[in-house]
Amino acid sequence: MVTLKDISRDVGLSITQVSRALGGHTDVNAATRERVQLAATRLGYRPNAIARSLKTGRSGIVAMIVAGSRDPDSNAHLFEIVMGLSAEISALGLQFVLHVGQPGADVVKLHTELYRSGGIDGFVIIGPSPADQRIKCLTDLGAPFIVHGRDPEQPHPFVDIDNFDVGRTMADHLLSLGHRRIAFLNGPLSEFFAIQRQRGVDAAFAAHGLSVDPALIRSITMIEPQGRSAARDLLQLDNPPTAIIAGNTMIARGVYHAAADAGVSIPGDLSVLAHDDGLELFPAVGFQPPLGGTSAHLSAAWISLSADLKQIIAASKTPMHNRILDLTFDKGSATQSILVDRSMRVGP
Amino acid sequence: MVTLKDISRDVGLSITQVSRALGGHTDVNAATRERVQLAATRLGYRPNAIARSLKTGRSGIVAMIVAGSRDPDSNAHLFEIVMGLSAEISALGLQFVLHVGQPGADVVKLHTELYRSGGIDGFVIIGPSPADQRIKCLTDLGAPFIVHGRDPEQPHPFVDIDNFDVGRTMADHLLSLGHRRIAFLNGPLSEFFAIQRQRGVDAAFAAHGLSVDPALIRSITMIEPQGRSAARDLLQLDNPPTAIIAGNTMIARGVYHAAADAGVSIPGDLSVLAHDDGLELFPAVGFQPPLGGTSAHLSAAWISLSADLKQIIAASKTPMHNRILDLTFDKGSATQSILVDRSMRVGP
DNA sequence: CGCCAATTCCGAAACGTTTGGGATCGCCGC
DNA sequence: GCGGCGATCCCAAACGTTTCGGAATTGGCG
Repeated sequence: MVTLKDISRDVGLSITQVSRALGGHTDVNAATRERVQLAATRLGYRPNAIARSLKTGRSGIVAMIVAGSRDPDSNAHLFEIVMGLSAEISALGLQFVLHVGQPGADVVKLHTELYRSGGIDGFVIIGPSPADQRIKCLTDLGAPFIVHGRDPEQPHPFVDIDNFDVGRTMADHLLSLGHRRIAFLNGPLSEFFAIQRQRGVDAAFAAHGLSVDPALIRSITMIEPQGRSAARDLLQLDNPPTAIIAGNTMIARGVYHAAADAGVSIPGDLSVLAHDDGLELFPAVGFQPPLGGTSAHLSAAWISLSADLKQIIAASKTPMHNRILDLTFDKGSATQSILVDRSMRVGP
Repeated sequence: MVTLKDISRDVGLSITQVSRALGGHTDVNAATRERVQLAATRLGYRPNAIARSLKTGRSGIVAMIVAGSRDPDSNAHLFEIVMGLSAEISALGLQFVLHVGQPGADVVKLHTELYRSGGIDGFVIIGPSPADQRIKCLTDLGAPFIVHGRDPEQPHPFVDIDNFDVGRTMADHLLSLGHRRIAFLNGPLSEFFAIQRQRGVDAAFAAHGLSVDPALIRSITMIEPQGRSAARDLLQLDNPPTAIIAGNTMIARGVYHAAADAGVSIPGDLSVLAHDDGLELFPAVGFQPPLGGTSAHLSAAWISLSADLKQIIAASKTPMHNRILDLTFDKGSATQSILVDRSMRVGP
């Protein structure tokens, strides 16, 4: 291993001066700096990350801890998250450690021990839920962290979208088209984002002087098979929905399949909207008719998340740095006014 | 942060002795050790990983570097790998850093720089291909590493299955049933495992005095949609195959769908075998009729891989520690003798 | 009483880096 | 001639741990 000492010997300077030369300090002669840099590249010097960490107290490592699970479905989104996040964090010159706990491991304890053993500058937390203690734990520890999503009940740094608006916007659009029996294939209500979306849907109904039919609300794992079977159930009801809001595009894909299976035409018999996370690994392509709904790309979240976390780490005191990303709405071609729908069927 | 110094002050011993007490050395009084341990837990001491790393030269961190890619398909297996590997490595008390490079980044350079900057004890390499330089690079660096799969052209530590045998076994079984037009939906030939499987298939044909029809060999990304479209193509040939070997169960799923789409019955009109990686996130369930073929669980690979890597790191000189995991074969219920097939169709 | 060995302890150095507080030198202005 | 200043350099301490070599205390034994 090539160290500062090797360089200092080579160029005949003190270790101090070599360190300053490479570190870009001012009190070093331009010619000297040149000489040092040349020697450094010639010898193939790479600063020792560990020694630097010990001295500076920063390791440049951020961690994400996920609870191991024997249930494959619960990992549905994780790949997208892990890959996107890791890429952004790597791009910022930080290291990303992924810690997959044993099933049933105490996640709070893992965070605590990992932080207390030094070596981790900060954490990323995803999918906060009312029950979990991770945010409180890290706040108490004084550890830098950032949350994807948010816990509305306590202040903390986060990057999120307006999930209330997601539910409200899509429900409102369908209500305005005259739909009344609107189903909502929501994500797991154990997480805040799904709770907020449900509230948004409720609010849209309330604004129209209506209320949702609980029989049309489902909380499911957000993958295609689950969406398919939930949609099949809904379409077999005595009084089936005329519209379905899907929590994401994978669920929507299941809805399209279920509709095809049941001989239900979209948008003729059934209007569909979905929230689109802009997944790169499961792209929302091939929907016929083209799917509409709210949209916010997760990739944008990873970029913000990484940059903000880096900033939070740099600032010793945690700023309540949070960010709500833009949401767009496109009505797509998979919805139809329920009045137009009927008149057209009656017509020519 | 609680350090050894804090404990030493608390119990009135030297830092040395505290370190020895906690480290389980012999030259410390049993009563003293007790006192020290109590103080350590009372104060909430956690050894500083960075200081320890600096002194011992080991960080307990292993890394996997994957080339970023804009092509979602190329990441098909990665999730399974990342989650499985990370879980096993975490379970061994090591940290797993996942570095997702920018698309087009120089992967060899990333390995080199990461290793040279200290802080990484070893690497995991997956999917070796004839072109890539990673193994040579790490060997030259003297960095501990282990490969999932192998490069038959150079010695290195690895964990692998006998992919030649995968191809040979399945082809042989179908040939023995009388099949002659056997298609092979292989993985990407850029990787060694697929090359070996192809050689195995070729060998089985040769052993029967036959040779494969190149028109029935496809090299595809190993996911369902690709399998489905490849199978559709094959079934539309003037002289379609009577059997298909799928590189994994996701491809097989595509084959089942394509067969259903084409009105081809399994195993009546088409025999199917597949290699089963025992994926936990995409389990091979719901095949009707039950799918057969060779099988080797990836989860076993992660366990071996992690344990072996840990051992390689502990031993300063890299042992050529390699391991070939067991392969099982089950004929399943998706194959049929081609003679029986015809006689039954002609019969009652 | 003196010697040896076992037991238990500690000082100090080391890992490679960063950085605060000087040191040295030449030069200017008074 | 001298204080001061800017430019350039270096010593030494520090981060928290491990570990080598030795020191102090005790007990046994000749």
